[in-house]
Amino acid sequence: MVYQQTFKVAQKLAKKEKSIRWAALKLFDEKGYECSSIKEITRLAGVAAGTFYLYFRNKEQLFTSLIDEFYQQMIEDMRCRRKTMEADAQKKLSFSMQYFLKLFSEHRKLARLVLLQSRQDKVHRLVAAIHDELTGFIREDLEEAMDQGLIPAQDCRLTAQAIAGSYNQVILNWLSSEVTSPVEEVTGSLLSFALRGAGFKILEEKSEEGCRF
Amino acid sequence: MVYQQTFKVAQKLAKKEKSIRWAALKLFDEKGYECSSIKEITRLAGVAAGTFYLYFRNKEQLFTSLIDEFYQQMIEDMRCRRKTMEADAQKKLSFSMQYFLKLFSEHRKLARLVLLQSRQDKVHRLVAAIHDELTGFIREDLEEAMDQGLIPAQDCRLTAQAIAGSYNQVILNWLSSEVTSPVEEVTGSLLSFALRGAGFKILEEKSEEGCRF
Amino acid sequence: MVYQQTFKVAQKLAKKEKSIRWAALKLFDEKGYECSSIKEITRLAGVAAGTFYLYFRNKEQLFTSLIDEFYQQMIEDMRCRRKTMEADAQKKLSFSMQYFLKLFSEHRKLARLVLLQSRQDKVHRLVAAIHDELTGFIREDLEEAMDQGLIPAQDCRLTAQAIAGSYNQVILNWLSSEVTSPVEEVTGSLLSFALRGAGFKILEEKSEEGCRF
Amino acid sequence: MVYQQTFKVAQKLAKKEKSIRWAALKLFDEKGYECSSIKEITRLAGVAAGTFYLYFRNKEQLFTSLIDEFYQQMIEDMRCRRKTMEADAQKKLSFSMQYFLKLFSEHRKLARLVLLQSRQDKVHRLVAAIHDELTGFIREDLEEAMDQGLIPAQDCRLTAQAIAGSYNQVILNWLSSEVTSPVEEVTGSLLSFALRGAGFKILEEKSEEGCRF
DNA sequence: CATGAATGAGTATTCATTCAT
DNA sequence: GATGAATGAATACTCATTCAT
Repeated sequence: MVYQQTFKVAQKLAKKEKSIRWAALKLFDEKGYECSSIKEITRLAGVAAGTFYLYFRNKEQLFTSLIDEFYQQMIEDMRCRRKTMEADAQKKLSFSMQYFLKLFSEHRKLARLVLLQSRQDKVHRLVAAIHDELTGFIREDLEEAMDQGLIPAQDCRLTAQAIAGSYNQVILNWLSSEVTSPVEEVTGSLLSFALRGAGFKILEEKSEEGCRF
Repeated sequence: MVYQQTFKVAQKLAKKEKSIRWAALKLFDEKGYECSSIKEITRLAGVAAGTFYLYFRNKEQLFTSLIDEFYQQMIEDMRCRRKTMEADAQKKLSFSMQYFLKLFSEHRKLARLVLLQSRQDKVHRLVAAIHDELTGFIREDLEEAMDQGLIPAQDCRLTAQAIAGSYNQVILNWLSSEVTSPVEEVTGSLLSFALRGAGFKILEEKSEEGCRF
Repeated sequence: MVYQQTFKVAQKLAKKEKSIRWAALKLFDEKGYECSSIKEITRLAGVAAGTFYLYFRNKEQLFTSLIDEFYQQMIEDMRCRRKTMEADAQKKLSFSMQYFLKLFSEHRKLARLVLLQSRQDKVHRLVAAIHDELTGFIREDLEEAMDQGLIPAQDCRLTAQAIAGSYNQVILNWLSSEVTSPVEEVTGSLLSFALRGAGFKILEEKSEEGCRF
Repeated sequence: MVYQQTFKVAQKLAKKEKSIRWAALKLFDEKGYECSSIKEITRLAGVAAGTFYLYFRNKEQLFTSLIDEFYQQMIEDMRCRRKTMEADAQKKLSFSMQYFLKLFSEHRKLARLVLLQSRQDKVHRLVAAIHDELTGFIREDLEEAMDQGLIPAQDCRLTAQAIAGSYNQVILNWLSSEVTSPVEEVTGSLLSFALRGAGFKILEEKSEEGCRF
C-alpha cells in the first residue's frame, strides 16, 4: 500500500512536470523564448505559477531541460550507433543525416525550437553547443572520406558547416510549411545535394538501404 | 531671427542619429532585439532616452530602418547588376554568392543581425522577407541552368534553400569567429560546394574572374 | 496540500481591494481621473504597484468599477421602486429627487466623482450615460404630469435637464462645502424650486411622506 | 517708418499669439485641458514648440488667459450694465440670464470650456471663481426680489445655485448638440423655469423687451 | 506538495520645459 | 524674436520570482 501511494504520487508529479514541459514547448515554439512568460506557461499547463519553481529553477533552466531531454539523448544514441557501425564514410554520413531527418520530423516542435531559437537569446549557448556537436559528426565522416580519397581535399570543417546549414534551412522550411509533404521527398534530394557538394561520386542515388532505425 | 538649419546643425543631427544606430546595432548584435532596451541603447549612444523618439518612431522601426539601410539597397543593386549581366547561369550564381560574401564581410554586425535574428521575435517578418528574396535569386539561376541542361532535373526551390542555408551557416560562423581569416579563403570552397551540390560540372574551380565589384 | 482559499484569506483579499478602491476614490475626488496615477493610488492604499493589476484590469476599469458599484445598482433599485409605486407624477418626481439626495449624501465622494468628472476625460462616456439615465426618469414623470394637465405644456426634455442641472449644482456645492449642514435643509427648498419651475401648483410644501427608504 | 515697422512687428506678434490661443481653445474643447499637449497646440497653431513660452508662462497660464479674456471682461461688462440699470429684480434677472445665453451662443467653444472643465483639473480654481461670481449676480437679484416681496422667503444662495445649475446644464446640452436650434427657443422656456422656480408670479411670459445688448 | 497573492524593478513611450542657434 | 532638438522625470503596465498559507 505504501508503495502504491508512492507510485501514485510519483506519477502525479511526473504528470505535472510533463504538462509544464508540454506547455512551454508549445509556447516557445509559437512565440519564442523571450516572449513566453512563466504565467502563460503555467496557465496553459493548468498549474499555479508557484508550482513552476518546484520543478524548474527558472525559465532558462526549463529551456535547457527541454532541449537536453531531446538532444542529449539523441546525440548519445547517435554516437552509439555510429560507433558500432561498420560502413564507409558515405554510408555513415547518409545514415546520420537520415537519422536527423527522421527525428526532426517526429519532434517537430522541439526541432523548430532548436533550429529557430535565436542565438541572441539568453539561452543561446546550449543551442550553439548542440549545433557544434552535430556538425562535428559530419566533419568526422568527411575527414574519414577525405583520408580514404573518396572526396577531394578540402576544409572539412567548412564543408561540414555548409552541409549542416543546408540541412537546417531545408528542414526548417519543411517544418514550418503547413502542407506536410512526406519527409522522404526531401531526404533524397537533400542528401544528394550534400554528398555531391562534398565531392562524393554518386553512381546511383538509391539510398533506401541504411535507413533503418 | 528665424531658426536656420545650418549645415553644421544638420551634421550634428546626423551624427546623433548615427550614434543611436551604432549603439542599437551593437546591442542587437550582442543581446538580440527583444533583450535590448531603449534605455540601454540611448545610454550607449550618449543621449537621453527621450531623444530616441526624435529619430525613430519606436524600437521596431529602428530595427526595420537598420535592416533596410543595408539590405533593401543591396537587393536593389543586385537585381540591377543581374539584369544587365550577360552570363550563363553558373556565372550569375557565382557572382551573386560572391557579391553576398563581399557585402557581408564589410558589414559584419548588420550581416549577423539578419542571419541571427530569431524568427520568433516580433520583428522577424522583415528578415524572413529578405531571406526569401535572396533565396529567390538563387532559385532563378538554378531553374535557368536546369532548362539549359547544365544541371540534372531537381527541385530547384529545395536546392536554393540548401544553398542559402549553407551560405548562411558558413558566413555566420566566419562572422562570429574572432579570428577574421580572409573571406577569399571561404569563398572558393563554399562556392564549389554549392555548385557541385546543385550538380554543375566544374572543370576548373577558378573563380577569380567575375568577382569585380 | 492544495491551496485552500479559506475565509480568512478571502477576507484579506477583500480588504486589500477595498483599500485600493478607497485610495482611488480619494485621489480621483481630489485630483481628478487624469491626474491620479496608479503609483500614487497604490502608495496611498499601502500596496505595491503591481498589486493593482491583480484586482483591476487598468485605471479605466477601476474608475468604471467604482462608478458602477454605486450607480448601476442605484439606478436599478430606483427603476424598481418607481415601477411598483402607485402615485401621481408629482409624488414620483419628489420621491426620485429625495432618493437621490439621500444616496448622494451617504456617498459623498462617489457622488462628487460622478458630478465633477470632466466630460473630456477618457472616461466620460460612462458618467454621461448615467446622467442621461437619471434625466430620463425626471422627463418621464414630467411627461406624465403634462398629459394629466398638472403642468403647462412645455418641452419636457429641456425642463428635465434644467431640474437635473439645478440638482447637480446644489448637491455638488453642498457636498463640497466643509460645513455639512443636514441634507433635509436642502431637500425641501430644492424640491420646491424644481416643482414650481416645472409648473406644478404646490398648495402645501410638506413633503415628509413618501420619503422612506 | 520706425513706427510702421513696430506696428507690423506688433501685428505679427499678435497674430502668433492669437493662433496659439485659437489652437488651444480648439484642443481644450475637444480633448480637455489635461489631454491637450503643448506640442499639439503649437503644431496646430503653426508655430514651434519653444515659441509657446514666449507668450505664455506655461499651460496653466494659457488656460487662465483664455478664460480671462472672455469671462473677466464679460463679468465687468455685466456688472457695469446692471449698475446703470433701472429695473425691478425680475427684469434684472431676466436680463442677466439672456445676456449669458447670448454670449455663450456666440462663443461656443469658450463657453463649453468653462462649463465642462472639470473642477478636478489643476485649473479648476479659476473656473470655480467664475461660477461663483455669476451665481452671485443671480443671488443679488433674488435677495432684492425677496426684500420687495416679489418672491416667497427662501435661501437665495441655494436658489441662485439651482438656477445657475439649470442654466449650465441646458446650455451645455444645447452647445454640445450638433443640431444648433436657435437660442431663442431655449431662452424662453429656461427663463420661465427659473423665474417660476424662484417663486415669481409670471403673468405674461413675454420677455422680448429688455433683451437689447 | 501546491497555491496564487504580492512584490518591485523593469519596459516602452510621452511631455512640459529649456536653451543653443 | 523664433526655432526645434534635447532633456529626464513621469506614465501605465508586465513579469520573474518569493512566500505565507
